[in-house]
This record gives sequence, C-alpha cells and structure tokens, in this order.
Amino acid sequence: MDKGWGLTLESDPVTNNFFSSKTSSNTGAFFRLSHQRDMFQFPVTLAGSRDDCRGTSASLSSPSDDTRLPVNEVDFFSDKKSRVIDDDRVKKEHGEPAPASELDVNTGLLLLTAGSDQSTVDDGVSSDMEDRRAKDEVELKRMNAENQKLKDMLSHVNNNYTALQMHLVTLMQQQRNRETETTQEQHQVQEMKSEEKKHGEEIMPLKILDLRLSGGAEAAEMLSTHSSSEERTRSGTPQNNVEKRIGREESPESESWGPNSKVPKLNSGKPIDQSAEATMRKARVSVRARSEAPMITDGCQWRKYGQKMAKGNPCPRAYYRCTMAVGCPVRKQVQRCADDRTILITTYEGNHNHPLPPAAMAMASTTAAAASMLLSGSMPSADGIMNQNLLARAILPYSPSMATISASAPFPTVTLDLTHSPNPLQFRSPPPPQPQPPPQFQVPFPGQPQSLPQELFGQPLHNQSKFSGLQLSQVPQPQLQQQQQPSLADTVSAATAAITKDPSFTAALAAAITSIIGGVHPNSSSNASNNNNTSNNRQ
DNA sequence: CGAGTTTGACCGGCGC
DNA sequence: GCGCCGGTCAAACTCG
Repeated sequence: MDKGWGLTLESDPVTNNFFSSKTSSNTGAFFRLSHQRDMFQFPVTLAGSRDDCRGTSASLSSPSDDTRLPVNEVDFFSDKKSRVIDDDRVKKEHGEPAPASELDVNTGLLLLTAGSDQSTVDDGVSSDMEDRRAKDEVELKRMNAENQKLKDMLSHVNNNYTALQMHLVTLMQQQRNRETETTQEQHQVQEMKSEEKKHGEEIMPLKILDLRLSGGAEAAEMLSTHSSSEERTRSGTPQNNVEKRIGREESPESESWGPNSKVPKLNSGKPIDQSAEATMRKARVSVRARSEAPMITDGCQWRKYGQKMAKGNPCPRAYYRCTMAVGCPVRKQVQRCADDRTILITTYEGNHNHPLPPAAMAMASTTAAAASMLLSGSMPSADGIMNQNLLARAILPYSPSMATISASAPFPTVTLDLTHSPNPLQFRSPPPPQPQPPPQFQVPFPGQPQSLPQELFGQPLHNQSKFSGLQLSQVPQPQLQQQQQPSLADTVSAATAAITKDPSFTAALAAAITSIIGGVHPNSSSNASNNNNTSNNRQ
C-alpha cells in the first residue's frame, strides 16, 4: 500500500508540477517543497561550500516553532519577509494598508492575510481602502506568478547545473577509466589467475561498478562489452519466464543473481569484460535498519519470488526482484538479524535498467555510492577518494561510522548500518522534545510509504522533523499545502540540503543515475510519473 | 480475475 | 560422488 509516495528529492522544472497533486494528495506538498528546496538552496549550492550543508540545515531547524514562516519562501527573497507580513497584518488591522511593494513575498500567508482583510473591510473600512486592497490582491497574484516563474527558472538552472556536473563527472571518470583500464585489467587478470578467486571477486565487481558509476551508459558504451549491451538490449524487451530460464541457462549475463554468474569460473573462461560484468552484479550493498515492517521501502517496486531459511538464522530470508521494468536485474534480500530481530537487513544487488523515481534514485544512488566506495577501497584513485567522499557525505551527516566494507564475504558487500539510531538531523539544533522515541528507524531515504511515518515517529509530523527529512516527504500533511508547515519544510530542506548541496554527492547521484537509467535524463519527466509504487501492497 | 505471495521443488556451486 | 546450501522457479494459493 505504498501509493502516493516516492516524490522526493528531485525537482522537475520541466514538468512544472509545482502544485500539482501528482499521484496522491501527499505528494503535492512535498513536491512543492522539493522545488522550493531547489529554489532557495541552489544559490548556496553554487557557492560550492560543502559545509554549507550543515550550516544551512541548522538554519532551517526550529521546526517546533510553528510561528516561523516557511523557510524556503523566506529565504527566496529576503529575510524581511516575515517581518513584512507581520507588519502588514498589523498595519491592516489598524486600517493602514501595506505598501504593495512589500507584498511580493510569502504568497500563502499573504493570501490568508487577504482573507482576514476581508473581514476587516466588512467591519466598515472605506471603499477607498477596499480598492487599495483589491489592487494589493491583484498585485499579490502577480507577484505570486512571478514567484512561481522564478521558482521555475531556478529549478531549471539547478537542473542544468546538475546535468553539467554529471557530465563533468562522467568525462572525468571516463578519462580515468581509459587511463587505468588497460593496466588495471591486465594486472587484475593476472592476479586473478594466480591468486584466490576471492581476490578476483573483490576487484572485478568494483571495477565495473566504478565504470557504471562513473561513466554510466556512455562508459559502458565505450567499453562496450557485449554482455552489457546485451543486458541493456534484453532489458528493453519483454521477457517471459521461459526466456528468463533459457537466458539463465545459456547466458550467465541474463540473470544477475543466477548461479551461473559465479565469478571464478567466469573469470577463467570468459572475456574479462563479460566476467567482470557478471561479477560486478555480485557486489552488494547491505542496509541495516531497525524496522518493524517486513521490508524497508526504497522507492522501487519489488516482487517476492522466494523465501528460504538461511543457515544460522531462524528468520527466513525473503528474495525480491525489482518489477519496475521487465527484466530488471536488481534483486534484494530481506532478512532479520538473528541477534536482534528488530534489525532488518536488506541487501541490494545489481543495477536497474530503467528510470527510477526520485525516491528510488536516492536509494539507488546511495547504494551505488556505497558500492563505489567499496570499489575505491581496493582501487585507490582520485575517484576512489571521491567515491568515499560520496558515501561519507551521503551518510555521514547521519552517522559518522555507518558504512562498513566486507570484501571477504562471498560477495563484496558494503553495509550501511543505520541501526545505531543516530540523530539523523544531529547537525540541526536544538532537537525538539520528543514525547517518545521513534518506535523504529527506517532507512533515511525518501519514498517511505505514507502509512509508515506516523508509526515511525509516533507523533504528529510537524514534531518529527528531527528525523531524517528524506522520508518525511510522503507524510500526509494537508496543512502544508496551504502554509507549508515549517517543520516539514525544514526537514525536507535539511535533508535535501544534506544531499544535494554536497557537490560530491551530487556527482555521485548523477553518476549513479547515469548508470542506473542508462542515459535517460535524470530529470526526465517520465520519472515523475513513475514514482508512485504500489509495491509492497501486502507487506 | 489479475496481481502478488507462499512454498516445495529444483538447480548449480562448493566442500568434504 | 554426495550432501549441504543459497538462490530461483513455478504451481497453488490468497486477496482485493
């Protein structure tokens, strides 16, 4: 029952659906906030100050202060807006019209103010005043339109900026790949042939992951292994089970988790790129999170295809595959921790072969960044440093030691441990009084189903903004549509700031998106329409 | 009735 | 070669 969620981090100026209801009543508010996040945050992003993230986020706090104006709007023009509005209201209450020049700001509140004016007028203010106010309202509407236009423009610029950044990252990593490809592959092949297969596993998936992350479709194209192109081709065509089965038997590349994709044998017998491709998909990103829910929600559609009792764990392991596109190779395993059954371990594997909704992109990019970090661990390079930074920046705002790497496992795995319940917004201060701790902790990715957050936080949303804002986006909050609950705005802004302001994360996101969607523009409006899942309906 | 889940069977890798 | 194990399949089942 995940309808109505998934609109999260990504603004989409192309579609211009600022205030559209999108797919549910919940998304509208957040979507608007997303844009506004872009709107006010973008200039800071351009400043390129990585630390602004926290600073700005901190400045967005005080969600408990319900009297605050929505930060996004306040920030957009000037800081005197709130004062202007208050003054305006005071003046009007005293029969003194506010100058029209001061009315060009907070639209929602001004509209409300206008409404209250009416009652004042009814009380017997002169018709002259009435005319003035009518003019003010007209002016206000005009300003609203301008404001909207500016939002559009800013979002558009922001997207252009992101696209440029993505392109830059792509080019840089392509260059590096070209430089390192030959020597590294030769070296790795020699190593793998001479050393343990485990060592081979450790290197190969990482390399390919890096290729995907860095170059995405372009790099894959350049290096075109026929397996990867084959996979892309297959991904675009419908598959039935028979085809899958055949593909599984005849081509190890057809199913990422297929038993045929085992690394050692592939390495020995297949071209390096092909085996590497297969191996790459063995790299995993594991997310540990406390959750009562049977499965964390990450923005994708999943279909359960199996359940097994794993050795050493009384809790069954569930197997899911991504169903957002036919033939998507991404799988995930969900299992409760044997030691602490409140901990849900979700392990992702593979790369999506389809555009992702923003909510899923956040998760995918994070896991991709994690996988990239895994790569960087064995392949020190400028990118490695960057990728570590990516993950660190993606995660560390929430906890300084969440990510652990295990390359000794059967498959190299990055574990994002979110079970330590860090104060996700610890960089914001001060925390509001929490009547009770959240009963569970969910992965701070957007796209949580609407049904969860209230349970998560055990309190009204507007008091929950200390939690990672990324998942607050889908919480029903009708009020927000009207006056943009500051706490939610803060939360969303802080969360998005934590992610989007960081140039390195933006790069990671861009690269991940590139790799994930295979060249589809991340801002494609198709994503926006794609983002509401009905998966986990029975979860 | 269709979509999703359940669950036993099956498959392949791996260790002994 | 055999058994264990992880992973997947697919028929049966459930649910809306």
